[in-house]
Amino acid sequence: MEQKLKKSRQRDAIMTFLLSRKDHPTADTIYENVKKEIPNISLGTVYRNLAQLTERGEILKLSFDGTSDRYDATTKPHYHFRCRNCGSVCDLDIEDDFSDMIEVASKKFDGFIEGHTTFFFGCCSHCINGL
Amino acid sequence: MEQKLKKSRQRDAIMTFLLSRKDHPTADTIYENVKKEIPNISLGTVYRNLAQLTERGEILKLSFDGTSDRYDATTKPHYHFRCRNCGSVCDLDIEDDFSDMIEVASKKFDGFIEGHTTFFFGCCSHCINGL
DNA sequence: TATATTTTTAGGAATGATTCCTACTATTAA
DNA sequence: TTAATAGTAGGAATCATTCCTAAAAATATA
Repeated sequence: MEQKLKKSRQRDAIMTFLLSRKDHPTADTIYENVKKEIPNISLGTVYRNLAQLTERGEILKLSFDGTSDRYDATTKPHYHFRCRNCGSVCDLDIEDDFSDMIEVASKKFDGFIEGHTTFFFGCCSHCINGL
Repeated sequence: MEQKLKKSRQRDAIMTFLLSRKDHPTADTIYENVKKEIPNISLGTVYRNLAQLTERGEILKLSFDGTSDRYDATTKPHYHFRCRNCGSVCDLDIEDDFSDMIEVASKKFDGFIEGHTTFFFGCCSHCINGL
């Protein structure tokens, strides 16, 4: 089912760029940056490769309400925070994996709960200081 | 700041329809159904009214990754489940409000965390039985 | 009640993110 | 060293949603 990928300069550049950033850029930001190295790369190529990498579990796709999806090269499960003021996204350093939520949620539910998606929101320190 | 709304047949019909459903329909589903009563209502009107009602806290807007937003006439805080197989969404009967997550998340974070968005996913009982 | 003011509407155009299409190119296999 | 396959650029298409505008409805006012 899962066939091996042919190597591609485009995919490598996307992955390298993503690994260099901690702010979980959008497809468009990735596109704009990778373009510096591969000027005629297309946005479709960026999306296709991000989808491929996501499917293989090599990166994570983060969906926040309304806004563009963001991509994260750190695949170890962790939680995210999004600033309501500036829209920035960052990782949270949380030990707890909140896995008991699933048990609690499953109690009075007759389907099967696999997992949950959680993200935190508020105001980042940068915005608190700047305003 | 918050001025009173003029009454409108369209908004009333949208609210009435939403109150009649427990499956948190999308704007398009609402549109298709309200059209039975008001044949020339426009989709823009549905969106505008849903946005207005959401802003006033009379309904909730639910955003799941990728898919269309859904609307919920039950404003009391509660959690949602989305079936990965059929895409259906339903309420979960959970006592716990998981408010301690915010404290845990705030510990090593230097911004201000207001809240979190959480939804559960898995396979609904209907799909488990049907497959 | 008649009229002025303000909101709301229908209908459709515009937007933004993302996906899809196609002929061409790079990579791997034989 | 050519055949087979996957990947690409570029742009069109899609989908959800928002925006625009002149006309209609609801409320306020005379």
